Amino acid sequence: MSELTEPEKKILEAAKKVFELQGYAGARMQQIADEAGISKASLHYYFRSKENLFERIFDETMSDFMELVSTWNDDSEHWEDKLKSFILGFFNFLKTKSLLFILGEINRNPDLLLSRRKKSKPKAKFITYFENLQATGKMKPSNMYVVYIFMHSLCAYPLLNARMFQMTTGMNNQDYEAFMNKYPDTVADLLINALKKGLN
Amino acid sequence: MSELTEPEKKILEAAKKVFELQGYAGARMQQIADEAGISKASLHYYFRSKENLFERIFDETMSDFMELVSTWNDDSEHWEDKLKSFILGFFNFLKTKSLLFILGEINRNPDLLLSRRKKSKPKAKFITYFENLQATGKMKPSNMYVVYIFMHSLCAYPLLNARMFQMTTGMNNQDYEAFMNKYPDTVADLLINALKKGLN
DNA sequence: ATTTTTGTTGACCATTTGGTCAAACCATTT
DNA sequence: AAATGGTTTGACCAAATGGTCAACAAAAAT
Repeated sequence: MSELTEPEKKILEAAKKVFELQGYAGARMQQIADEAGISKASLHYYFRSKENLFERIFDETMSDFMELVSTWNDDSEHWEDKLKSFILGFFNFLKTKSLLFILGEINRNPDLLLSRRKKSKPKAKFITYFENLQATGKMKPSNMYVVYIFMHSLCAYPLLNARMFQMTTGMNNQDYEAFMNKYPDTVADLLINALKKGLN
Repeated sequence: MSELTEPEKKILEAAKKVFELQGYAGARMQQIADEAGISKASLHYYFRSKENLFERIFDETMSDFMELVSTWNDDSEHWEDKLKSFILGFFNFLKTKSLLFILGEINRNPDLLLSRRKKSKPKAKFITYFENLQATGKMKPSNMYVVYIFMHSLCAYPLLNARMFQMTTGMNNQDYEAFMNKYPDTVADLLINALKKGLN
């Protein structure tokens, strides 16, 4: 499975850290080497170029995102429970990923998405699930694209913008963390209520 | 009021463009000079350093954001109308600003917010307005911090993430634009319904 | 008209940065 | 112990980049 050698793993981990914090332009090969505990020459021995290393990190992060979109839990019976557990999982996933890195690089170079577009572009499973439910009259009709975007936005942006929200709300780190702990539940409740009412 | 000379304006406009697209690390003084139609030496004549120029752009953009938060329209009578028109204005404002730039630089250097913290930190007027309405029993109680974050998230993230949403929903530019035209209304409706029901 | 101030730029500089390479290092094989 | 092949690195390089400066041009002040 993982055909990566120990130094390769260390390098990729270090590169991820540096790229995600500094972006492509701001990242320094020396810094990545330091972080990985090796020399810059060794870094180039394992990964030909900065560009090469960046592609690995970017592609991996994008893959994780794309994979998440096609995740759907079939454990529970009611759509309310399904949606709620999906949102909780989605939010926790986002907490571990650096969205800002992806968004920033795509903004700087939109072509990064073009190469991805070839790959399978499955409609998010949770969209098809709800569309089906609505088609069979088991649920009020809603525009699921709106719901999709709402869910993403509500989960992602508070993580992206945490520092500014902290500042404008006057919360300290601890308060904000406590707040964010119950936040995904609030999001789920909002979306469930909206879906029950029908959203267009 | 505006004590900026013509070349200064041109430079700041050019710098804004370049910084917002490339970020601080990726921006090139030569590119800014080219964009402004002057030599790099002239650029340094007007603005001592890259750092200096960056601060101007960053501070100005931050100010605009902070100013917006304290905007509140007292034209209409009902809170529903007030909120709706605020959301529409907020969304249109965000469309003209580069959030990604701000978020990225704050992420890279959180101290950028510390210098700002000194300045007036007024509680968003729309929060105090609703808190007052709820305190006087004219409205069901809601956690206005949640509403505040929801509103920001729903307005900002679809703009930040437009390209990826386009990809995952399969919309082309035209479709997405049309979709985003009626989007703020949908956001307003959602939040109004949530407030009527009470959100916590 | 002459001086002074302000604006403009090509040429140049010091530093940084991605990348290379030959030499050294080390484990395994012969 | 000698040879082999993969690994590591200090020293080095070419290009890029932020910044300077002397010289020149244009405008303002005298």
